[in-house]
Amino acid sequence: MTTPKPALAHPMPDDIAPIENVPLRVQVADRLRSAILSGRLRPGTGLVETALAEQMNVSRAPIREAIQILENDGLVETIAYKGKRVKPLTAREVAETYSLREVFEVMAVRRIMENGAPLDALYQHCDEMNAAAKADDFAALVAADEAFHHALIRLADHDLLLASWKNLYLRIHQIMALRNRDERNLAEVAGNHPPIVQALADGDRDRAIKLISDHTRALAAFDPATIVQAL
Amino acid sequence: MTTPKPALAHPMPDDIAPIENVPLRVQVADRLRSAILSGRLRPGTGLVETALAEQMNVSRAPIREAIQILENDGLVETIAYKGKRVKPLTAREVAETYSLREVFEVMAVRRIMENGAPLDALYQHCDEMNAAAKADDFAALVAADEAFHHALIRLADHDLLLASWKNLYLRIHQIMALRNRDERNLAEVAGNHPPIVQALADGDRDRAIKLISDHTRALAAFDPATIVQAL
DNA sequence: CAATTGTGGAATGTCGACAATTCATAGGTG
DNA sequence: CACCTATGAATTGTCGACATTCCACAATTG
Repeated sequence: MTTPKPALAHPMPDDIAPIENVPLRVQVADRLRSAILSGRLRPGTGLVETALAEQMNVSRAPIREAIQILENDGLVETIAYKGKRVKPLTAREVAETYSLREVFEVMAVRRIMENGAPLDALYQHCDEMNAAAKADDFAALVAADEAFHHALIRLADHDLLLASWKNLYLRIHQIMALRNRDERNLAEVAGNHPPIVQALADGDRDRAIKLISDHTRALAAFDPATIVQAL
Repeated sequence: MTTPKPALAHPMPDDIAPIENVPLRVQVADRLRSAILSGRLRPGTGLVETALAEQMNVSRAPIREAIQILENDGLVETIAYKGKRVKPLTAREVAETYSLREVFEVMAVRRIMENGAPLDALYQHCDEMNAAAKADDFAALVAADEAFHHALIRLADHDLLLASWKNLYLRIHQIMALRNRDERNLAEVAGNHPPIVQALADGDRDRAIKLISDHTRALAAFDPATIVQAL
């Protein structure tokens, strides 16, 4: 049973990946999502099926289904027979998004403390953040920060939590894109994370929870007017 | 400004409600959802578009969109070019659903303690539960229980939490339908709730959190084989 | 002139037909 | 006999056309 599936006489080289067949609706959804998350498509923008179909050279069916996918992501809303638009972002929604994220991350910390997951990935992302801060590379810092939190949630070993967190994080991407470039000190952001890992390593549950809680709350601190103006 | 919109010469009687225009996809989605949540469509059942279209006398377009809606609800999954089916329910998913629900309800309790929401609705639903237990009416008890928890989440005044909880509760409906009829003592279930309200009224945060936490955990206690067998 | 009623455009909603893909199965080939 | 290859049925993916609905604004009516 060393070869569960009998190999071909002349196996394909590994680096020739199979051509993945991506349905049009997914391609369309990806492009639209990326446009929304990057802020190019701002909240309130109307999404007209016929216009998008013509622009992207596909029929309306995949456009409709793509928009429905984005609706599931919570990025688009539909008003029957009237139109679809990028969901407006109110200050309240932004606050709710961050507060729910806080609850998710606290839950992850609790579970990590219970199941004793290895923390290697967290240390690694901390290093990446430090390097980015040193290089004054804002984009790299943001990426490493997301990787850190993503890893934290993954370590909780809870698929439903992970899916919910990912969905929530879509909106956070959007919010960050619409927000004025953060004035925060890069080194400070990077420095916030190692204590969390340390508390986890120490098995100090309450401290870990307090740190992750404070940290996510700090991320939510911003001027709501920035978002409102984006409508 | 007593009449913001000028009234008609002869205003319509109140009991003539506007005719709601429900798109076919929504009707289809509602019917399928209800079938899934009631357990008539069991996990793993294949959903073939052409068959459903013929059966419901509509074209495939609304069927496809309805299925996508259910996918958003997390009740259906799609495998490209292969088919769609009612999402299988693993014991792990059931456990994750309940544990996430616990986190949501604890979050709600925390927020209620902070914003001092009125607890009238909760008292009322407790009464309903007691009445149902006395009448040995299982369905009424389940309905009142859901109403209690729904009210609890609503009092938290957090739209995103409410939406997430509702979505999660869909799966709980499905699980309860697949589960063997509960052997639990009706009076015991009803009796679990008033202490929670009391702790909220007393402003005793930790006790309220512990009670809601224990309560939702108790609801999750069941024989996983019941679900697995349902696949 | 105010309120109601008609009308046209724009958008979504629905349909039936065709294309593309997958899997299973039967048949070929060394 | 083991492995490849072709065929076909079943299913989803995509398309273009038509139907329905809504909104805004003009036309009408008292």
